[in-house]
Amino acid sequence: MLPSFNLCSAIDLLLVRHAREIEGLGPEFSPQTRVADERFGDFQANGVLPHAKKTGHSPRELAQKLVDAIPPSSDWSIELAGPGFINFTASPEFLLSWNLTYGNVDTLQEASRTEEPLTITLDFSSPNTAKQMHVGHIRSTLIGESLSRLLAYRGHRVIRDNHLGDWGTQFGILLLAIEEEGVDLDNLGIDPIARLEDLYRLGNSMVKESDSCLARARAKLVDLQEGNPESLAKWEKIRDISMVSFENIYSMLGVRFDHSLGESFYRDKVEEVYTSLSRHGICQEDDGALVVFHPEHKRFAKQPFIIRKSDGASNYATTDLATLCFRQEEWGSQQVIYVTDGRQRDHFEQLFLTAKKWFEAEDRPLPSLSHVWFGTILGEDNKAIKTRDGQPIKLIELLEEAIRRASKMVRQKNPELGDAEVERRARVIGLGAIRYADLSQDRTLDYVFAWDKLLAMQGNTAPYLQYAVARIHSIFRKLELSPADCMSFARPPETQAERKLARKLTLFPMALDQATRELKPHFLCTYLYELATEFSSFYNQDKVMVDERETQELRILLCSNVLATLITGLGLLGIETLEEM
RNA sequence: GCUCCUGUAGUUCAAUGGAUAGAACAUUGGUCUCCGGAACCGAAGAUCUGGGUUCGACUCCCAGCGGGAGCGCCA
Repeated sequence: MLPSFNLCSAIDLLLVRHAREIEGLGPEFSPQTRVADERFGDFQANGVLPHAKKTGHSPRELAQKLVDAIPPSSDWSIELAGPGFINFTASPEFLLSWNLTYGNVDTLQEASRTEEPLTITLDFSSPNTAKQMHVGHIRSTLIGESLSRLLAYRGHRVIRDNHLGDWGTQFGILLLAIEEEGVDLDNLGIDPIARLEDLYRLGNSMVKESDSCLARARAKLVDLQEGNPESLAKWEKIRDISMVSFENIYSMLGVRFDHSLGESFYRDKVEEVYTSLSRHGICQEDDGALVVFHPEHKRFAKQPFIIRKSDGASNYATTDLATLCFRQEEWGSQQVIYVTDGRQRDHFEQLFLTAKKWFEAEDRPLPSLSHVWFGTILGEDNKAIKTRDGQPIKLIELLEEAIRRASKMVRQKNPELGDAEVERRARVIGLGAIRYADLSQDRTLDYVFAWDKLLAMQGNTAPYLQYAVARIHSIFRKLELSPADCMSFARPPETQAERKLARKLTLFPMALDQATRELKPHFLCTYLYELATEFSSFYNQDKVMVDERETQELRILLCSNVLATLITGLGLLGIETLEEM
């Protein structure tokens, strides 16, 4: 029989099955199997302790009964420890068998597929047109891309939608500045997007200084939203210019979207939101605006969700409702995931509450809604890096600096390399470093922007993982073998390094599960780093190229599996690898 | 004022209520007859404070202190 892919779930099932017949455990028992500290075994089940407490049994006795009920197997040794932990240690033969079964990129993916694929829309990146992307946009883009890859890898139908901010107040401000300066949008100079941003900044300061300018900017927005052809033509040009600069960054980062339906796409769908919500009595007029209150909520009973401003214009609450409706109706989305800054948590909570009532009233299936929020990138002053004042770091500059630094290192270590190859490797290494730096920490934490942190290339970084990959490739080159070659003579792991590495490889499914379940890529990062560390230790302790065939085949198998796992895992983070670096 | 997030080595980060809190950087001592030193092995160093719940708390609850965010027409 083939070993199970996810050993944690397999042990859990085994325990549940045998607990049924045991008095004091029964069908309610939850084993709580998890990866164990290596000192105690490979997996541990803690569930007996709390369960025994509830049913008034002795935890150790109960755990002993459970252990006794499990028929002995050559796969695991099972022992009771401490107050009632059950520890499982895999046999070397079992570790070998698992590694022979789930080694390459294809078997890993096949085994990782969910049995219940969903249609999931991911809403991420979502920059505002007319502004350049700055470091503040990096998180949504990278986290969203990684989650898209993760969910698609598990077999879900993923729809990536870049919900551009292309219809908001900033256009009123921008159009005002364009008019005031008499700017020709067809002749913006060599860096059109930067020019637009300057204009925006100018408009912004005008609006701040004078109420009449503010009124004019608002009028311009209403004008645009009502479809004035002249305004629309300008708006389209601005949008096109912006898209070119966005695409440049996306292609660098290997980010792609299935759709880029910005807020403007929903401009003729907002009317229906007003009428429908009004018809169902979900919204009400208040101070001239159309708002939604949630009386059952301690805060949103008084804090309104404004869906139409008093000047008649829509806002992002309106478009978000219309967008959700569209995603459900047109794309059949069963889940929608929004990847945005944590400061928007109130907005999304209100959006979800409103959507629930609205969809119920319309008798329409409500997709499950998740707000995947992340912490703010802070400046030196511990305040959010902002576009409006000061000098935010442009995203393109950050990416180019990363490549520049990587390029220096590559050249230093490989003086004989041509420029094109240096550049190719530098992109993989530099951009990988940035990605890993961002994705490897819990997304909900804020962090202070620091070049050296985002661009670190030693220690727990992408280049360290890429280095492990390159070393393995190097071994295969020397052996004149392919990682895909069958290693049927491999013996079971014996040395400590072999065993630890073989074990670590079996933990990939759990890391994947956790990252997908919590929509947090850093769990995958942690696992991959630990795997690479185990590999490096192994590499230093046990030589792969040895005379004894069985030993060499095992070690080649381990190398091959580490390679497949690292390439797969890094790929899910959006990080590429190299055969030589 | 109300609500939410947050506080772990010098620094940056980990740790689904489980056993002796893991790493990286920096500091420091080793490893080069080595399949790539962007490496490996070792040392030192931490849970804001005070209560509580629990067999067991970085984790849950309460209070305090510190940091940050959101709270009516920005997104």
